[in-house]
This record gives sequence, C-alpha cells and structure tokens, in this order.
Amino acid sequence: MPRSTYENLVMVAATLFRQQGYSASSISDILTAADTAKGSLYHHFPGGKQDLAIAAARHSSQCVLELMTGCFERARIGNGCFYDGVQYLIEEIALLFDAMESHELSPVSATLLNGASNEAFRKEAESLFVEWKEAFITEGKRFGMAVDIVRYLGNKLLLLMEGAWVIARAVGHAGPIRDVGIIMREDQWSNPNMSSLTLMASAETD
Amino acid sequence: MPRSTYENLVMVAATLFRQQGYSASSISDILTAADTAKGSLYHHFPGGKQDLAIAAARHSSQCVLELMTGCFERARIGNGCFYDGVQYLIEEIALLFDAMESHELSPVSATLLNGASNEAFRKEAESLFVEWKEAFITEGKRFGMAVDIVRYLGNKLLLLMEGAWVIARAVGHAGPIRDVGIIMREDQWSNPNMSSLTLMASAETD
Amino acid sequence: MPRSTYENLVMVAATLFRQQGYSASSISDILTAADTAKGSLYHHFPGGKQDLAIAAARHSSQCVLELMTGCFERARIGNGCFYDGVQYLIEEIALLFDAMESHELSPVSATLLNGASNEAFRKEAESLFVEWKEAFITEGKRFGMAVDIVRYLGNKLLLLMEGAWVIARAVGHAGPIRDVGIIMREDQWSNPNMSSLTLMASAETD
Amino acid sequence: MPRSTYENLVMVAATLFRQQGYSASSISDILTAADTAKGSLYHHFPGGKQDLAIAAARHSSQCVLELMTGCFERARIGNGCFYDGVQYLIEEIALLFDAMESHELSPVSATLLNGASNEAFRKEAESLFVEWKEAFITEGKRFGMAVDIVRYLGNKLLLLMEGAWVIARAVGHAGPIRDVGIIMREDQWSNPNMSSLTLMASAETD
DNA sequence: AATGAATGAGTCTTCATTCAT
DNA sequence: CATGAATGAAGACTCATTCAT
Repeated sequence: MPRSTYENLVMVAATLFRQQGYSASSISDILTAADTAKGSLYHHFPGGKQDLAIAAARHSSQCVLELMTGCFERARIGNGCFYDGVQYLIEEIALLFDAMESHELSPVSATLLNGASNEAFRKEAESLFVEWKEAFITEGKRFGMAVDIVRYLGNKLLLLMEGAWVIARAVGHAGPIRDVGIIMREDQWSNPNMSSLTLMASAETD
Repeated sequence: MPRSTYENLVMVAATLFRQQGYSASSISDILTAADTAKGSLYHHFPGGKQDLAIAAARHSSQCVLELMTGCFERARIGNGCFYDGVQYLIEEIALLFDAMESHELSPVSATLLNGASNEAFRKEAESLFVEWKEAFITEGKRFGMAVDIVRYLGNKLLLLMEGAWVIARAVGHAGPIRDVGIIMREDQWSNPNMSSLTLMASAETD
Repeated sequence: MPRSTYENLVMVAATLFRQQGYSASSISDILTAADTAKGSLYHHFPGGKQDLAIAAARHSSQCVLELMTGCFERARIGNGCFYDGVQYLIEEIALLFDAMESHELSPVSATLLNGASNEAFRKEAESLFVEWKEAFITEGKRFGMAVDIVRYLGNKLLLLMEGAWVIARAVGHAGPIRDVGIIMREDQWSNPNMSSLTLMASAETD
Repeated sequence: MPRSTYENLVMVAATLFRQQGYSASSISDILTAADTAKGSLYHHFPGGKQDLAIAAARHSSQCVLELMTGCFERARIGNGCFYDGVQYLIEEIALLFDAMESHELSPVSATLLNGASNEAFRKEAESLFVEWKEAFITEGKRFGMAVDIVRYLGNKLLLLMEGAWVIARAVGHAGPIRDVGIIMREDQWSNPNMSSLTLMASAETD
C-alpha cells in the first residue's frame, strides 16, 4: 500500500530525528529523504518543524510500545516469566541498534529534548515516557507481578535504557544496551527492598 | 581574576552547549554571551565550532570529575564509606540541576552526541566517559573496594545518570536524578553477583 | 441574507487590502478571513490575486461613491448648500477612520497603487478616480454650481483627501482628514479665481 | 568617492521602496540592485528589512529636506518671495517625477505606511513629517512670514503633495503635482482667514 | 461550486567561516 | 590578539497558483 504523504513525512522525519537529533535535521533533509515538495509539509503540518517533531516523536514512541508488547507476548507464549520479556526487549533494542548504519539516539530524547528548552516539547516527552511506564505496568500485571515492583522496574529500566542509548552511541556498539540486561537481571534474584519501591521520586509523577 | 578570552569562550560555550545542545547553539549565541568579537574565536579555535566543542566538553567533563573527587573526599573526611560518596555525588548533581534556570542536558552528550554522527566527537565522548569510569575506580580503590565491583558500580551509575539527565529534563525536576541514588543503594546491601561483574559488555572497552 | 462566496471574498479582500495594502495581504490571509477554501477563489477569480484586487478596488470605490451620494442627499434634504455636502462627506470619512480598529489606507491606492508599477492596476485606479470626480460634478450640477468650479473643487478635494489618508495613518487619528474640511471651507468664501480653474493640468484627463 | 556598503544599501533600498513600496520590495531585490552579499545587509542592519526601511525613509526624507532648502535659497537669491520658493519646490518635484523611468510613490509613505500597521514605522513616519513641517516653518521665518500662516501653508502643502504623489502615479504623469502649485497659489492672493489658521487639528501635533 | 493536496520559487533571516585591518 | 566587514550557502517558512476529486 502506498504510504500517504503525511505518513511518509512522519516516518522519514522520525528516522532523521533519531539519527541526527531535531536541531541538526533540517526541513530540506527531511524533504529530500521523503521526496516531497516543500509546501506539502506545511500543508500537513501547519506548525512546521515543531508540529512534525511532535508527530514523529509519537510515531517513534508507538514503535517502542509495539516492540514492548511483542516481547512480552513472546515471553507469555513461550511460558516465560515477566523478566524474560524484559530481556527480550533489551536484546531486541540491542539488535536494532547494531543493525543501524547510523547509530540512532533515544527516539523521544533526540526528537524532543535535543535543543533549547521548549515547554511544548517537554510536556510531550513527559507524557510519552509516562505512556511507556504505564504500558510496562500493564504488561507486568498480566504476569501477576505486584504493581509496586513493576513500577520500580519500569523506572529503573527507563533510566538505564535512556542512558544506554547515549553511551552506546559514544562507544559505537550495543554493548551498553546489553549491559542493561545484565543489570536488570539482578532484580530477578534479589527483589528490591520495600523502601526503594516507595521512595522513588518519580513515583509521584505517575 | 579576569578570565582570559580563551577561558571565557570555553566556559560560555560549555554552558550554552549543555543548555541547548551543540546543534542548536550558534557561534553568534556564544559570541554574544561571551561578549567577544567574531575573529577572536577563530584565533583561539582555528577549527571553529568543532574545536570549541571539544574544548567545552573537556571543560564540562573536568567539572564533573572535580565534583566526583570532592564528594568522595567528603565521604572520607566524614569517615563514610564509598557508597556514601556515591550518594553525595548524586545529590550534588540533583541540587545543581534544580538550581539551573534552564535545565541542562548531560554535558558530554549535549556537546558531542547531539547531532549527526561525527567520528571525532564520538571518540572524544568515549574517552571522556572512560576517564569518568577510571576516576571512579581510582576513588573505589582508596576505599579498599574490589576493582570488579567498583567497575560494575561505575558502569551502572553512568548508565543511570545519563538516563536520569534525560528524564529529568522531560519531567522538569531532579526527581529522576534522586531516583538514581535509590537504585544505587541496592548494591550497598546486596552485592551484585559475580556473573554480572564479568559479563558486562562494556568491560571490554575499559 | 447569507452573502455569496463571491461577494464575501470581495468584501474580505477589500478590507484586508485597505488595512495592509495589496502586497502585504496574502491569498491565505484572505482565505482565512473569508473562511473559504483555496480552490474557490480561483473558481471565481481565474486571474487570481490581481482579478480579486480589481474587484475589491471597485467594491471599495463603490462604497465611497455611495457615501458621497448620501452626504449630498443629506445636504439637499436639510436645505444646505453644496459646500455642506462636502463637509458632511469629510466628516463621515473622519468618523469612519476613527472607528477603525486598524487605521485603513486610501482604498484605491492601497489596493492598486501599492506595489511595483502595474499598468492594468494603474488604468483601473485612474478610471476609478475619474468616476469619483464625475460623480462629484454630477452632484455639483444638482446644486446649480458651475461645472468649472466643481471640477476644481473635486480635484482639490481628491488631492487633499488622498493626502489626508496617508497623514492620518501616520499620526494615528483623523485630525488630518478634518483639516481637509477646514481647507475646503476657504473656497466657500473666496471663490477660486478663473486662472486656477482653467490651468489645472488634470483637467485634461477628465 | 566609493560609497560604503552601508550607504549603498540605504540608497538602493530607498529607491526600491519608493518605486515598489516596502512590502513588494524583497531583500533579494535590494541585494541584487546593490550588488551586495546577503549577510552584509544583516551585519549593517541587524534588525533586517525593518531597520533598513527606517534608514531608507530617513535618507529619502533628507533628500526632500535638501530639495526644500535649495528651492527657498533660490527664491532668496533671486529676490523672490516665500511663495516663489513653494512653487520652485513643487515644480522641482514634478520634474523629478517625470524624469523617473518608474514613477515613484511618496517616499515616506511608500517606505513606512505601505503595509500592515506597524507602530515603529508609524512613529518614524510621524516624526519625519513633523521634521518637514518644521523645516518649512523655519524657511517661512527667514522670509518674515507669520508663523501661523506658514504652519497653515505647510499643512496644506503636505496634504496636497502626498495626495498628488498618489494621483500622479494613477494618471502616469506629473500633472497632479503641478496642480498643487496652482492650488497653493490661491493663498498668495487671498490670505486664509484667521479661523482656518487656528482651527487646524494637526496644529496640536506640532 | 467547493475542496484541499501538491508544487516549487520565493520570503526573510541566520549560519559558520574568512580575512583585511 | 582583537575587531568587525564580507560572504553565500543554508535555515525555516510563505507564496500564488494548479489540479484532481
């Protein structure tokens, strides 16, 4: 099925923003990659680059959510536990990272948190991260995990993954992403103690 | 003491890069903020913006190292343990973050990993991260910690902190940074098991 | 009565051209203000912006003519003289000017003489100004005034009013328009001498 | 003497703005006509087109002032009266108008009152017009004219000339400008009565 | 008649950099 | 060392217009 101009722009922009960051990706870059005329972009995105960035971030975020869903589904199908789903997810991201010709940055961060502070972008990024955490919790519930524990794991995983995306770019390979898997595995054996679960500052923002 | 033009440029650039990222910070921005003439910059940094970015990243990185040294020194002076130093460091960064009028990004990442992939920048970023890890190990040794464990802790802290810097910008407060403290505290009670220590992919790059 | 799309476009365009001038008013501005779709405009005005400008100028001009007719009618009804009608007209325009939120420019000039020289526009403007003068003469005849004198008065009023529209915009109030009334009043007492009446260069173009 | 880039830009812009109006004159037009690089313009006029417009309007206004001074000087040298100076001025402008390949608009109006209302432009235009009136009064004093009468004549001449510039463009020749001379000549024989002198609304703004 | 997607030349402005003084 | 003029490619965005539906 031939992609619509709108969809095409979103996908091309999402990719470019992940590869080069929002600020370093020009409208012309996007137009060239999408093989689309200048005016078309502003027809579909009257707010220009910023509108497009929001749409692109949502698209990238959706891809992450689908990846997550798929990995936990795989764990369920294979009679694995929740922690297996986590490992699948991390490995999947690591594989994707290594497969990229140009190592991409964390999708939301590269698209929305890449330049001068922008309140609209900040809010959007915040809500996308919340979506991720909520989806993570939903998956945990399906495995019968305690919500507190899953929330803690989600926060930890988010911090580690965002960091890993940065460090992976610096070292040029997916090693740091796989490290996240190793670190997350600890929790599988030694459950985090109660204080950690409840003290987390970010718990308030859920 | 009146700062030299060179130092002034580096410090101003370092700040702007942290606030807005490399790509979104223009030479003019820097020149205006530094109250310096156009030609001066190219006198001190013949390689232009890229030269300046390398210098700025090193400067920012140096600040992080000094913060680290200071925190562990404080732990030693107060007869605290290594883990106390870690907590001091995290809290110090959280305080700095909250004190900022414009929430800054992770210094190295904002300066060197913010745009299209650039091998010179990547290498510089990698080596700065290595410096951080080595400094961390050096501090650990002073406390009599096993190198393997400290290396593991350093990797974990680096991933978490880089991630926290991103998420903190998204939520608009230092909560995620403080969460790193909570997560790091686990290791204080339940030592990571041996396999984690040796399996870490990033161990190779040290 | 619901205005037709055509009429609506003409009126909206006429207003915008008077407020911002032809060159500074974009098709999009007009479409937005008229709440009309892009293609509709080119259906009704195949010649595009220029077609629309001609129609808008004629519309604005018609409004001026109606104002003129009304003012002289009022003078006749109240048993006033021709000069009273002139004063009514000037005061009416002054009132309209002060009532505008955005002080408008002279309608014909703002619409047709606002940009690079354009022969079609010039001709249209010229003929609209001739229409004004002829209507003025027609009104004068009704009051039994000598044609030469009325033509002279019309030329003088036209020059003064066009100038007043410009200066009124500059000072931000209708004062200069009311000044025209004061200047025109002179002729009421001291008839212009014969040479003035016949020497006028613009007489040729009538 | 080779004109400086700054002066050159001002003069070229002033001419283009008079010919095509501010809105219809693009930066590229100006750059091409001035044979200057894009960046240079923004070096000398950081505020861009608007800065340039202010400078251009002042330049054009200065030319008018010099023309005025010259004409009254000519009248004095030839033992003429103030009214002769007025006629010289009008004829001079008529000659200039006819000499133009592309009939220009009133300099201040075309440059500053040509588009959407702009308070900075409006203020500048107002003050330039005040300058003209003051210069006119200064000249009148030199001829021993009563200030009230000269102020009245200045206001009248300004309104007529601004209007004539518009109508001259419409008819395509300087006839309307010469008409101003004829109209102004009235005052030479029949002094305006006292009420006119004092009632003028614009008197307040002097 | 009306709609809105598409087009690409055009808008103003900023960019990083060079260079003569 | 410092200054600021010059450069022109590139930046984001708007323009008037066309056209298939």
